[in-house]
Amino acid sequence: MLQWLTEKNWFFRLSAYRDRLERWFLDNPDAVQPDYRRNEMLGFIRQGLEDFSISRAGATWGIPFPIGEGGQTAQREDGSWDAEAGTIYVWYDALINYITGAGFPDDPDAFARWWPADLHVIGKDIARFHTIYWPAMLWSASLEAPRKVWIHGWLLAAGGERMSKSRGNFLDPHDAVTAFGADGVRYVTLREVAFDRDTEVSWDSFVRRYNADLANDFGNLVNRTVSMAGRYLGGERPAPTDGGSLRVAWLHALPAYRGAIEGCLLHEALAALFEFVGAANRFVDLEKPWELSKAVKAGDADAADRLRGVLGDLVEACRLLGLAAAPFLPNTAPRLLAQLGYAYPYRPDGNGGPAILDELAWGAHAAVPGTLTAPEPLFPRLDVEPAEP
RNA sequence: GGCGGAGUAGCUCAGUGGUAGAGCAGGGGACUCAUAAGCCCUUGGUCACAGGUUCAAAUCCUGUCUCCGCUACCA
Repeated sequence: MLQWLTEKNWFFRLSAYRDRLERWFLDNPDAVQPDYRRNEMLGFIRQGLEDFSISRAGATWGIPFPIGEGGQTAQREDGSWDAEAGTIYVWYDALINYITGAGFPDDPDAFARWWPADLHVIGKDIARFHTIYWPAMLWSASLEAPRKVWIHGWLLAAGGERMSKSRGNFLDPHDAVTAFGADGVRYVTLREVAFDRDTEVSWDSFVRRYNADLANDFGNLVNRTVSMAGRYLGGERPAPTDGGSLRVAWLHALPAYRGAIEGCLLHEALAALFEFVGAANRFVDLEKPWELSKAVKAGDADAADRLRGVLGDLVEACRLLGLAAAPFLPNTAPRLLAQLGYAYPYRPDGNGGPAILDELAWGAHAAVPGTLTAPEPLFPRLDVEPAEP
């Protein structure tokens, strides 16, 4: 049953910003990304922009609109608000929450530091608000638009269908966290899903990805490294060498990782990191520390040096991986570093501590002595696939 | 209706003119430090379909089918 309503609303003059928005898109090709999303928004701008309502009348809830009909404040002398002015449309108020959270207008220093943001990351369903409405609103307040807005896609169910409760084809985040852990969910989601578009996912694809990457490759690499260093060297942390093949592999992996991060292609960033995991695992099988250890016991002095160098390189590889992967595996990173005898240098929220690129230099702490702990699996393998929720 | 994207190995995808690729899954092998993980080798595809251009097409052009995104209109 449709019911026609007539109500008094305030409008934002979006139409006045058409040309400036189009110019902004054209002059700043990176401001809205990926490209095809940018093109969609540009198309919307070019077909013409209409003013849109920013207040609601007669709402029984909501934040009071601050301006009265005559343009004066809608707040009465007793502090109450004139209900006739209406309430603020939530999407208009949302931007106000953003900027006041960043310090506007009472903390100009904080606001100068945090605004405009280097990067807004949003879902594709709210692209128009963040890339058209909000920039125009910000300009109308003499503020700057974000430097870059990245629009990510959705996780789709089998067959490319949108997940929905009514269809029953959704993956329950709580079940996923129970099975994979919070870090595991972060990993499989950001590795399995292309961050610039929609991707089909399934419970099985997550389990396969978790087992193959986190349990078998990464977790096992750390485990075998810590285990061998403890067994062969008594737990004293071996220093990395300066001329090994693992170092060379890292010098290739780090720029690839960094470039993908800066391009917001998080799945490619993780792929670059895990290519290095593979290199480290192959390094183990190539150098065969267990054979070196036997040679050491047989009195081979050269083998002793070699063994320390090989395990030192592997420990260093694990340190670098733990730190580089920390944004994706924030709970695991400190546990990994602890097994290597290193203190995790960042706060739980990721802030504080030294510049990450300094920490990600090969051999950054080569001269620091330390003691490894007993190995403890970071990502237990899921042998039996949990029942699909 | 307009604009745009996609259709390549069982799965997820890369590959924009020069003899089809990766990861995972599957199969085999040699090892043994390790979470029966890791390493090595390997099976597997008329590149949606039909035409065309070219010495040569997954790649360029035309048409068709299917799916998806943005947007509009009809009512």
